[in-house]
Amino acid sequence: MSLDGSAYHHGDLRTALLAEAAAMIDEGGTSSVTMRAIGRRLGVSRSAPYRHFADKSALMVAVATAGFGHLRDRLEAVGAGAPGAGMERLRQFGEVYVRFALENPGHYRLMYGKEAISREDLPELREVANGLFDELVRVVQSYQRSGTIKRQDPQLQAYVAWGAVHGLASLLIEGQILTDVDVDGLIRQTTSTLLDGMRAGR
Amino acid sequence: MSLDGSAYHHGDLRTALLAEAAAMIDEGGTSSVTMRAIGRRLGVSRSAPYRHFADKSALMVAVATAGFGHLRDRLEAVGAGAPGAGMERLRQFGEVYVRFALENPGHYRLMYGKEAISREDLPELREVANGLFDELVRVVQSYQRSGTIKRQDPQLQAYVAWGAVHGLASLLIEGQILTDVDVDGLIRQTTSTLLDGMRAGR
DNA sequence: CAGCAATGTTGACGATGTCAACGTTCTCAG
DNA sequence: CTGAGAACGTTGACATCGTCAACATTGCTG
Repeated sequence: MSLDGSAYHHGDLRTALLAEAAAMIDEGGTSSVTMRAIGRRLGVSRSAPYRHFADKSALMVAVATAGFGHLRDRLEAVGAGAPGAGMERLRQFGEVYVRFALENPGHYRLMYGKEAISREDLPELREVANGLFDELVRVVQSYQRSGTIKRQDPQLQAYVAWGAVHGLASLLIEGQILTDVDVDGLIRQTTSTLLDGMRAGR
Repeated sequence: MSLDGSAYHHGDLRTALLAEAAAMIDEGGTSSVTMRAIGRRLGVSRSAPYRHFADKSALMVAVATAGFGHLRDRLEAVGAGAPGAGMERLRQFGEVYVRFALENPGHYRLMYGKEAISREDLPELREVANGLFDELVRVVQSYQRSGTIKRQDPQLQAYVAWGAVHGLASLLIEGQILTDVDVDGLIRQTTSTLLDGMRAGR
């Protein structure tokens, strides 16, 4: 890699493409993302991206995959740090999840939307996504064993919890929530309500 | 309108366009919707749709608007019928909401997504969407007055409730939930958990 | 330093959104 | 009944997009 003026070779175009694609989704939605526009914004020609990704769909899948990696890191950090006991950790998972979506809306939209990602059979994507969900199911099961939350079908319970945080994240990302709303308070109230609803006993 | 063979004039192309667009979104996502493809499927030329909608965005907005109308009708039917008392009605609102999304995924995606709808300033759309939300806030307030649910900021509480059902609807629509899951049970457990979390008392 | 692999660029094609110009049918005043 | 304008539909044309093929430049390796 050369840092001089003549930049026929970009240096790390692949990484730049991933970042630029995510940034463009953040700014104008997935429909504003164009192979040619990405090249333009990075100062390369229109088909330079094809040296790094087979097609547009492959780029999008790569962005989504990177997003899953980042999210996994964040959630694992919560699991490791574990400053709180009991349901406090479950609450932290939820809050970290929503904050990740708010900070990386472009990634998040690709990760959990059908748009822009054509093929149904993307084993690697499904695998990493299911891995995260299975982890949630395990956490739910452990709380059931300790008697903290109701003993219901753990999978359904996990879906309910995921739905709550995903719904909040989606509404925020899609601009459905009035701008003068206290977002931090809303996140906290969502996790509180959810955990109260899951808690065992009266 | 003529029912004979020569169908130079379609009869009710505008309505057909709205239905076909929604159907195509259901089948292949918003990215599969093409002005030319819609015309093709309806047996008209590529620019016939432009006699009824200024551009593609206008068509999408019209689809979304129609969706809000249908959803409003469904929810009003619940309010009128009112077979249950207490929180039972709130639960019915939630279940009807999710079922609407499942039955009209194309409409729903347009209604609550940023994609395919460009302009931020769509007063009519914002108005009807906010109208539905305001109705939810009013319902929440009435339950607060009767002491059924916790007395917190009604707006936040409404957002929490909306987020829960919207999240479940989104996960289902976007194919994020395994196909062997009992959807009806999941819907019921979501509303139960939500209502338990909102319920007043210890 | 020769040559091959990696990386970029330009040319070209079919598909798309959309405007302009034009054809067909419907409706309604006379 | 009829003829003119409105309503509705069609084709031609252009810029943009995704993408492939052919070609150019650079970097690395023997």
